[in-house]
Amino acid sequence: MADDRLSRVFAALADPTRRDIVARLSVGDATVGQLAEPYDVSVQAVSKHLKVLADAGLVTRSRDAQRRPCHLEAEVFDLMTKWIERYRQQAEERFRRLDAVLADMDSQDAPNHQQGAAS
Amino acid sequence: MADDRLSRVFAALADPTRRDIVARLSVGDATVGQLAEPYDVSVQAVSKHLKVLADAGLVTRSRDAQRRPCHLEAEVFDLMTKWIERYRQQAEERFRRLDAVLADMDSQDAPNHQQGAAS
DNA sequence: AGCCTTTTCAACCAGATGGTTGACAACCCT
DNA sequence: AGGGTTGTCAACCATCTGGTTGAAAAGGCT
Repeated sequence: MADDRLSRVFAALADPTRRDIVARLSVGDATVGQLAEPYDVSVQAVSKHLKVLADAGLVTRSRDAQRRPCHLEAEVFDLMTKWIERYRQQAEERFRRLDAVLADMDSQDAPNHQQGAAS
Repeated sequence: MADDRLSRVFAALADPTRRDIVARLSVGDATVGQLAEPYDVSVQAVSKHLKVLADAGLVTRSRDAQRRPCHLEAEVFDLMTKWIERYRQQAEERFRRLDAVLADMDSQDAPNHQQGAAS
């Protein structure tokens, strides 16, 4: 489903376990085993979570003997932040305009009525 | 699954159709029918999408006769932004420290400026 | 009242998701 | 070479998801 980048990033972070993994990786790299240790699920399940995070580009894995250290790729956050900020600002801009309209109506409810721009 | 607030918000935005709905609502309120019009799916499907967005707190619906105008609640974005910024900054802080360590090592075993640390 | 519009509810279906267990690949250490 | 560690692959299962269709609720218009 929805295999574009942004969708994968949001979907990856929709799971609390995966968000917790991201939180822990923000402190420092860790292996699959280390990441799995605190959770009450199998190592395989955590391995799957890491695949989801990797497919979303949030995590990269390198190699150290049998171990696969996981590393957080923080730049991907920008993708989300940009999307969020874009529409938040658009919404705020709209509120600003609405406020202006209300203020305008308020200031001239007595004089004459008109529609459209001018001034 | 994962019914906490943040999970619902991320999950809601993991769908491209729902992100598009949010984008359009950032321009102005709209009814279910208006929102459904551009998409190639049934009105019922869009109604479901709006329920998901509403459950996540991203959208509120009021009443206007049979119509249910939908309104974007932009404050919820803050929840995501806070989470994202927290771990992005933590990761960046870590890089800063790593840079400091590398610089320190560099200055200790190579007093003259040579990049590409050895040994 | 009767009809049309707008939206939701209910049942259903195919495919994704998160979990499990078992096997095995890859790699270290004697 | 053999045994322990670390991680992934494969098959399976229950549940969630996004879509469908059909029916019905809620309300306006003649």
